[in-house]
Amino acid sequence: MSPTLKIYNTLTRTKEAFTPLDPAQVRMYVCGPTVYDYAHIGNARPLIVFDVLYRLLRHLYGVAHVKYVRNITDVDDKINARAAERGITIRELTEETNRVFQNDVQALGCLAPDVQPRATEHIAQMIAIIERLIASGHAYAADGHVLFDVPSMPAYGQLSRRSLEDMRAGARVDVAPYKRGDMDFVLWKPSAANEPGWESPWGRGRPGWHIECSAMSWEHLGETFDIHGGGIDLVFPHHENEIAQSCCAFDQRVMANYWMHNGFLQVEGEKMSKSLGNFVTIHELLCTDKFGGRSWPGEVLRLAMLRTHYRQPIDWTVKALEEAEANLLAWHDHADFDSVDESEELPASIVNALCEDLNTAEVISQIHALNKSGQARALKKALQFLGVLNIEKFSRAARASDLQHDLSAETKTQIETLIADRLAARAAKNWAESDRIRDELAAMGVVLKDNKDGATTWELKR
RNA sequence: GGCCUCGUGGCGGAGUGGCUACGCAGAGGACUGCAAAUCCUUGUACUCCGGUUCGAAUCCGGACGAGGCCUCCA
Repeated sequence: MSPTLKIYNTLTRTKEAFTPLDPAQVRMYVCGPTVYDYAHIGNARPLIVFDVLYRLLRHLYGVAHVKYVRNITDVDDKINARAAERGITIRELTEETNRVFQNDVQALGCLAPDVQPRATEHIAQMIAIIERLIASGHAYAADGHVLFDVPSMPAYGQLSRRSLEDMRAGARVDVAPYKRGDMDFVLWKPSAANEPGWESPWGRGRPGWHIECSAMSWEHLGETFDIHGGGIDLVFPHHENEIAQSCCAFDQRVMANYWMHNGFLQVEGEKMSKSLGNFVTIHELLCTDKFGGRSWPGEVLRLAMLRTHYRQPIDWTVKALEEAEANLLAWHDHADFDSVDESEELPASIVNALCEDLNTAEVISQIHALNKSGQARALKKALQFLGVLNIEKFSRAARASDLQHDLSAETKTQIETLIADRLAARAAKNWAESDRIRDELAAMGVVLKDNKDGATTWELKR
């Protein structure tokens, strides 16, 4: 008997038992990247968090009974600006950025979503939604634009819990003259000749920011679905406006039943920003030594991310990555990689922890417990499930050969000769000579281990 | 100004009314010629002030502090 999944719902600000609309097809939508630049480490958080949720849902409801949609937004004014700046076409920019993004998420151990729809392939659905909104009196065309009429929706502001009055009081932006209400937002806008555009009933134009998610979730998940996820900064205005568009277009009370939002990320105690120089992309962490003077395996980034509950703010530090790596190394030393018993159950302690609103910190604690109590097969299963198992990289044998791989044959011979000399000295109980050789090797970065069986193994110190 | 989070031991980080996780670092021990690695044991905490309660880190009120959103930034 599976435990009940409980998730914190931003809509109600409480932890609720999860009940899918259709257990035969649990449906989840997560806001994906706008492909104008490489994804940064803050972008990695929702990717990892909702991947864990996807894995859990598949475990609870069956692999064939979960549909996970994560979009690619490939039409946006930031894209246009960046392409112009770099002197390449929009298509070149979005293709290149998407390619890197796909490599990044894979390295982070994320399963591919069931569908990764692209905004540019859903223009027809966007137009259809806009037409419905106009027909039902929730939108109006003005000056080449189509705008959503916010006051036409009494429930507007439900998700972010702000009233129209509050927002007006805090407004500090100029209101475009063609807007009826100052909170009305753009569904469609006209494109100049040099801007990407599509023919529409309102002339050649392009979609506003929020409409693509309403269109893609509708196409792939239906008018209403179970879970909608994203970063907490998307609550307002993005998700609030998605709700307005979808609920009014389809005359539904809700767009998604459960809204989940991950907390923000800081880098070494400071907000990540280009001006502070602490802006770091996933690609840089994986492939360069920009952060902490070395590159980091995706599994380390993933585990470091999961140490903190997804709704808490997280401070991204070198120390946290080092600790995550130390944990992974220790676990891989003890996991039973040879077990091929697929019937091995995922330990209940892991499932139970995840069912408590994705308590991944508790999961990690339970993995430590499995490790300590010597449950090597359950340990492997848990690591695999969490997406941090990498035998080729973290197993003891792999590490030794990997680190030695770069050395010249000459150096290797030298090291082995010294070790043999030391073994001879030890056999003769010449401790002074033995320690001298060990120090000499240490100076070369070689760490010796005299194992119980009398053999001496060595590793390179990082 | 409005709305919303959050304040736990040296550090990271769970926990939502009684039983004081877990990891890293530290300390002690085992093993070792000595080490390293490994294993075992272990100390230290709930921002402050009121209130509710037999009992509060956990609930309520207030203060102070930190962060986020209200500007197409996850």
